[in-house]
Amino acid sequence: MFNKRIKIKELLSQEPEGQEVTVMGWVRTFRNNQFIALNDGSTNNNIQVVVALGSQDDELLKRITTSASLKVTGTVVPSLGKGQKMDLNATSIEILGDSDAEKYPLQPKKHSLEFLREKAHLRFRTSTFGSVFRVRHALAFAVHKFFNEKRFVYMHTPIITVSDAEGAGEMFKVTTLPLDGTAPKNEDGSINFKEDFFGRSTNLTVSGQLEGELGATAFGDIYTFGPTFRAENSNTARHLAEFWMIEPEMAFYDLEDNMNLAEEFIKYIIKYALENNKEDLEFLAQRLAEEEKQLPQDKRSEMGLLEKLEFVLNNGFERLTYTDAIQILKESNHNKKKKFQYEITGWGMDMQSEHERYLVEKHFKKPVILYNYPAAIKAFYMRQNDGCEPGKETVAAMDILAPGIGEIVGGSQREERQEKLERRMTEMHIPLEELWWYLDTRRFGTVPHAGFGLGFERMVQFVTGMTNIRDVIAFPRTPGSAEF
RNA sequence: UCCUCCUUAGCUCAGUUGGUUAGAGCAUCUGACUGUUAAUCAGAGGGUCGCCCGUUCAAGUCGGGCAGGGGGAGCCA
Repeated sequence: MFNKRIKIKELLSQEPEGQEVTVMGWVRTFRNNQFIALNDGSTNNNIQVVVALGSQDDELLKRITTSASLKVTGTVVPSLGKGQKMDLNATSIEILGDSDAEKYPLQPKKHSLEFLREKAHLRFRTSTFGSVFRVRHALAFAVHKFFNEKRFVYMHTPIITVSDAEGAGEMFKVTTLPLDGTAPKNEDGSINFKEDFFGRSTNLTVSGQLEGELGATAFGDIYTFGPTFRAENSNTARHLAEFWMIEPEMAFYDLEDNMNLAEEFIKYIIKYALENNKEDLEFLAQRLAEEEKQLPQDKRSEMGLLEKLEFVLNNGFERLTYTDAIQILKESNHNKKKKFQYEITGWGMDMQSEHERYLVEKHFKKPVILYNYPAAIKAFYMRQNDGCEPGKETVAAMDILAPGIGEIVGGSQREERQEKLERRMTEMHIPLEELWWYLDTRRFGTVPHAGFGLGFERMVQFVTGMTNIRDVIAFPRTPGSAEF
């Protein structure tokens, strides 16, 4: 059998007592013609392979270059050096794959994140990205673990959709029609999508929510976790054209139940990462601290990464209504000194990210859940609150805002009353015929229900402290960029 | 899409009021050393100064356009 190796993470957890092992991995550095730092991706830590003088052919030693892949067999002994607890004294070294040192772009030194973004196919081999993507995995696994323990059904909603009704953003068109102008046309000159693959116009999904609601009204609780596509021309450190979203949808939930679940969920997956990827998070915390040394004092985080995560675990999220939030903003010194770029015009305004940041980072200094937003600025499916003052109608929506990231969750209790839902859809010019299947849930055994969407990459950003979303997804898709 | 900044060696960056042959550290190569921790020491090679146009006797340096990237904003998760 070829693969009879021990993973380095496992090896490092053992005591060095002369046992013989085989490891395989990639060379991080080769020092002094004698010490190989070998990494296999199972942990950020390397195993130090020691090559005894004269034990190996000179020609072979020359081929031990950065990122060459090796199979090493040897005996594990306590290290004579200071930096590590054990050495692997090599008895045999086999080069599985050479790495031309003149051509290999990554060096054993600090690289900028921007540079590594251009080398996204190799950046997993760096300490930073190794840690980021192991944490990403842990968070993804914890998502499934959390919902499975709560007996939610994992539902795969379609990637290709027809509903253009949600208004969640610009969509990518999916078609097999020719793009050279020869596509079949209608009499009015528009493209005849009846001739297209699906016999109608189709897009990549912007949300699985509407389909998720169909599942929730049968299984009770479901969640989705899949790719989501937005064709928006967004060029920021927190937007992607292709990202992963988690959308739980729960029957027999009101807005408060929804907020409770979202908060419990976020804490659960953070806790899982802290318990299972402590080394990676410690490394990332150190990286972040060093990066922040470059920043002026007032731009640095008040807490270190681990401190921040512990703080989030141990404190309740601040919950307040949109109305109260506007009041706080209005009365803030920040506003009185006219320091907001966008004026606080009063109830009904759509908050700008500077306003949200003020609430989260300056006023409360912890995650904040805002709820009961004005109906006019929110989506059609959100439940209309009863007993509102005329002109101040609200819906049972909630957004969770995280320090440094902004909106990480958006959710609501859904409008389960058919008549009210249809009236609102008509007002907002959403075609009822197209969503006949959605409306059927309100026709046949409708129930109070709620759900939310959590941007997975933003969650990974929050936990890893990476400031650019392009550094927490393997191969980012952004306007003008789809390499790899 | 808007505002703003940046683009000089493989990487990170310096380059004066426009002036002769564009520099440094790291990396690479050659050699030395051999218990190193981004090893160290000596030497060598390595440049279309993002691209195009212009101003000028002369442009890495000044002006315009384009491309790519960073930061911020909008849209949002």
